[in-house]
Amino acid sequence: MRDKRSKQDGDDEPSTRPRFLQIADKIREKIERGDLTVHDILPSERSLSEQYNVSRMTGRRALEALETEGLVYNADRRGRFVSPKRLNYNVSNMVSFVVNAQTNEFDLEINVIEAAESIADSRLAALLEQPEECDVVQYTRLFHSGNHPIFIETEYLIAERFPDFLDHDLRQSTAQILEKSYNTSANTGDIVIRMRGVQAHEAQLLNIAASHTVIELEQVIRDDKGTPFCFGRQVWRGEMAEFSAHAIVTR
Amino acid sequence: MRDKRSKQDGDDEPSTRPRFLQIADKIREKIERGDLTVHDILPSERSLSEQYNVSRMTGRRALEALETEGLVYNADRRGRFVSPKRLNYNVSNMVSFVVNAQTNEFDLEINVIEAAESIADSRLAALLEQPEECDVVQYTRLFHSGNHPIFIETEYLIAERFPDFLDHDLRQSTAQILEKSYNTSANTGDIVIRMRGVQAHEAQLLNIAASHTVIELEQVIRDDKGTPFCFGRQVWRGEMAEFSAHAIVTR
DNA sequence: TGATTAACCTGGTATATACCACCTAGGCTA
DNA sequence: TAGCCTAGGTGGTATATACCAGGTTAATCA
Repeated sequence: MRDKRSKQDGDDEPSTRPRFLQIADKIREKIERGDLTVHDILPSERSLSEQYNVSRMTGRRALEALETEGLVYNADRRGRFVSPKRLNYNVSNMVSFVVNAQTNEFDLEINVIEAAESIADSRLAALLEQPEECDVVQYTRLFHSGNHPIFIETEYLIAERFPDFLDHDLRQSTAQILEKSYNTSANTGDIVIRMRGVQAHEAQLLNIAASHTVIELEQVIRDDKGTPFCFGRQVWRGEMAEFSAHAIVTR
Repeated sequence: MRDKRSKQDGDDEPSTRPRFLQIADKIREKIERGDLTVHDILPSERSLSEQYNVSRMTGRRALEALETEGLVYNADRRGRFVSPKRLNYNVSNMVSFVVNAQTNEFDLEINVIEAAESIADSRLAALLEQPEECDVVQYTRLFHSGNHPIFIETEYLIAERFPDFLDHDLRQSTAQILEKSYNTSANTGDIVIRMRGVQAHEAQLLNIAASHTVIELEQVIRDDKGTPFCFGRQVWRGEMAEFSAHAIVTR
């Protein structure tokens, strides 16, 4: 298609920087300048390869680079689009996250993926400070904003303490349910945040490629007596997550 | 090299799962079983392609998938190796992080990349609650464990408050310097954690590919009067990071 | 009008090839 | 012995090609 570029054809300055990153840079600039804005469609792999006179695989790598950066998302076989802004999650404010998000510029929608009673495995039982194989209520929900998935949350509650919990409508803040119907509210939490590879079923729900990366947030939530009553795990699209906290140094 | 696989050749159950992920799965199992342990070398792209009778690009994709997962790291042109365990960073414990890490199983080493006096830009000045263009002391350090880079930290201190700061040896906990020489210690911090694309110079220091992803942690550190005196930014290899916090719900 | 279909678009996977830059180890030379 | 150098290994980039699977859309048919 085109001859091998050699050093002397004075087109670019950093001829060391790979071609696919140069192309990614140009697209990134367009996004930062505002030529392309949130949810706008990007050029396809094939059109990029024509435009820059490279092979499709090179155009693809440029787009993939922007994708792993999080600037761009990919709706399976429809094209690639500019990602929306991040959502800020304040870890000191667990209770009212859904309420906050709904009253702010984001309006979060919730899909209930699964809701069932089950039995705690040993790790879960230990975290909840319960005997092994105790009954738990578990539900998984997908949080999204206008069809754009943001994170998956799975929560486990001690069944005994929250009878008939699953009769409630789970498309709302569960903190509100707990407070109104069971007079229980979160007081402290132990939180862990890490980055890890996505699992196949998560990738499907979050609409990302199976070889991508997510942010996992796990928390044990305690009441005002310090007794744990909930374990939660959130799996975020990395580019949609931003966690803030106010730390007080312990000595 | 090999004929196109069709549905009827009963070799695998999930013939839908891409070949490169199947290969990645097998390697992942080896790591989880312990056949391969920390810092062991993995098969090369070329040897994988022979072993599984696929093209080099397919073997490569398998290894790259494990790399973005964080299970595997890549030492430029030497090969791919099994990643070490994560380091846990307790955000409520900022002061003594270096001390902690050095006394635990990890022994962290520090390289000073840069140390200089400079002038705060508007964002930094605002974060430090100082007038614009105030003098700051800034230094960048690379934290690693036995040649394995873990994170980069850049800190900015108000110069006026910490005279001759750069005369100290920066290959130690700066919290200790601040406490011993300036009678200042961290009391609270405002922290933000996010995942983002790595920048070229960071990628070089962290020894990762330019199209990868990192965890960024930014914090404004305040003394016991609530006055900010330090702004810090850490850029972590995602697979090496794990952040924990104890949250107290604010209402 | 409403449903079906077909053409065309998108990205997903996979092969085969080529050349480059860099690292390492082993052998050779001074 | 100390240093250099080369051969072979590794990943990095890039092209060209092929076919598949799913989404979109517009033409077609009942």
